[in-house]
Amino acid sequence: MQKDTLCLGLLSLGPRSGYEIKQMFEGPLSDFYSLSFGTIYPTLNKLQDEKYVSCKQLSQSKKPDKKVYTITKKGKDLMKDNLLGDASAYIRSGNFGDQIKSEFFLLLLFAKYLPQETLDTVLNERVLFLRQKLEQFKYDGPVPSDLQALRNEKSVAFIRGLATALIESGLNYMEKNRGKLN
Amino acid sequence: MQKDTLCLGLLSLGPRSGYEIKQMFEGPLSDFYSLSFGTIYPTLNKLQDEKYVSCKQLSQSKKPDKKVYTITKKGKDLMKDNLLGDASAYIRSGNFGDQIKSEFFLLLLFAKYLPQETLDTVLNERVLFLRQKLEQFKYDGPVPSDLQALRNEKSVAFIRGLATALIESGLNYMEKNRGKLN
DNA sequence: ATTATATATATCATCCTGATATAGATACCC
DNA sequence: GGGTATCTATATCAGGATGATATATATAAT
Repeated sequence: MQKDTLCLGLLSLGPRSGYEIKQMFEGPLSDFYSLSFGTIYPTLNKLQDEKYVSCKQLSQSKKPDKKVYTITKKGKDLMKDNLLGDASAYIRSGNFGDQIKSEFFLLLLFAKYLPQETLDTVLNERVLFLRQKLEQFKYDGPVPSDLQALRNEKSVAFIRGLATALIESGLNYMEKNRGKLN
Repeated sequence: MQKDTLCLGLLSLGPRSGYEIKQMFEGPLSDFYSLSFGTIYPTLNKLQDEKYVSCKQLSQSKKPDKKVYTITKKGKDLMKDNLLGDASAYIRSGNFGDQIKSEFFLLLLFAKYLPQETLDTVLNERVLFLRQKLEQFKYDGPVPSDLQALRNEKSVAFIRGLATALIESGLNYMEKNRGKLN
């Protein structure tokens, strides 16, 4: 999916600044996709130039000004068109996997070259990390208003449930089988 | 993990060509990490210049020549040093997650903008893909000789078991809950 | 004879990331 | 008060990885 479509998609959930879009990638979307500031800001400027989004400078008390972008009708049309094209391309491509770069699995792969103590720490930290993730995906309390729209999506409920199931089975496996690494 | 260390690590399993390293990333490692030709070939040349690997030109019948790289003592030392440094960096970084870019999850996220039929196809293809993956991870028969070393690693048994558990729980969840997307 | 496919190496433009710069504002501490 | 650290916020850019492309040999298919 191209960055334009992705940014438009996130703005379709409600007006946001570039910084807030980045926060979504660092937070609730971090396990699925990410874009850097160096991509987000130029993309928003381009989308604004081409009238796919409008921009309001917003003064805030206690914080610097921010530029809040709102998706336009033209932007929504482009987004829907592009999403349809992306879905078709995904289907046609025959490549249904995700692009993953996992430092953790590489360290596991070469575990025999690591001191037992180091490997133990790596595994312990990973387990703690996954337990935290699990809490986050299960958490059902109030969220910041700009994330509420995300939370309300039907698809997000499905995704959170899936993530929960995956993490639980992963943790379960690791607890029962980490002895195999020794 | 830097590309040098990763290539050395793969060569530590046995001599290989750049093309064969790429095949590992396309095959058994595809769910964990990947490097492109544009990274692999220059890396191997650099490692050879600095005597971390040696290179033999190999004539093959029925195939073009290939350059088979073998890790040297110096290379193994560097690899072990770097792996230790990478593990320490991983622990110190506080970032224990993986870097993921998932077209599938983005399409799910924006599912409400897709026709039901398109979404169905996306999900069906993903399920078929995961079933194939599952077969691959479970498969215990003979493998090409250059992949046997990988298969023999203790850590690989652990990783394959983990991948199997994850995929099974993911498939199970999707079968039971895909109605939630409608 | 031509097209397609697989093996094999190499290079390069394009694009993205990670780092850095800048800046306003708050908060803590001595 | 002054120093430092942190958070919010936007922007830019060097460096590096990817995806595409080029080249070449050999087999298989049409």
